[in-house]
Amino acid sequence: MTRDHLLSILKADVVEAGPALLGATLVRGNMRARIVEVEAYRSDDPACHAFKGRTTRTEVMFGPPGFAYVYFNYGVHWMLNIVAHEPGDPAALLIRAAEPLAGLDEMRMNRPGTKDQGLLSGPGKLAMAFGITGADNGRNLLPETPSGMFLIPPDEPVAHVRSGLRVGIAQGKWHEVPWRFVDGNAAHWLSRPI
DNA sequence: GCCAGGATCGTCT
DNA sequence: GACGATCCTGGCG
Repeated sequence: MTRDHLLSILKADVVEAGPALLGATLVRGNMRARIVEVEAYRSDDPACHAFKGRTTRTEVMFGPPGFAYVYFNYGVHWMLNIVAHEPGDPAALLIRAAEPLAGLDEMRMNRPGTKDQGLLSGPGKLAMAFGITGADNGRNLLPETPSGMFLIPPDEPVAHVRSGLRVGIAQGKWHEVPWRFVDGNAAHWLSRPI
């Protein structure tokens, strides 16, 4: 049921799926966090890794929705994306920030020396706090497995969605499209103001 | 408080 | 061989 709800969100165009995914809960073990910031990427978008076509790296994005696309960035950070659209039509939502709800102790262990406000306030930070690595690439995030990582759909749609320019996108790569979506009532937990 | 710079490596040209 | 869907630190004020 929750699985169907998530699928219906993720099968829509990512530009609509992005706002709809806000408020969903990311779960891993005892850790829970409410997603408050995402960015949309799709195949007609030069900033999307799959824009140039199917490669080993982007393979997961060409698969079914609800799977994790995890990649390594700047030689330093892992990034968690949720695959969207039907198979063969690559798209993904980059999870950029979340509000910690439970399992804070484990998050703090994974990110020592950080104030709680900074635990999940950026895609690299969120991945580190949740222990997400390349080993998680291609995982199905729909089944609620006790030991694994999965998503719970939002109880209700986020009331005040705000949108803005995506972060770190160069000129000529559709940097002007407002495909960064945040919960307008969660300013405290964002990676940066919008 | 702000900003410049470095870390570090997989992926694609 | 260049370049990132980033984060943190240190210098300066």
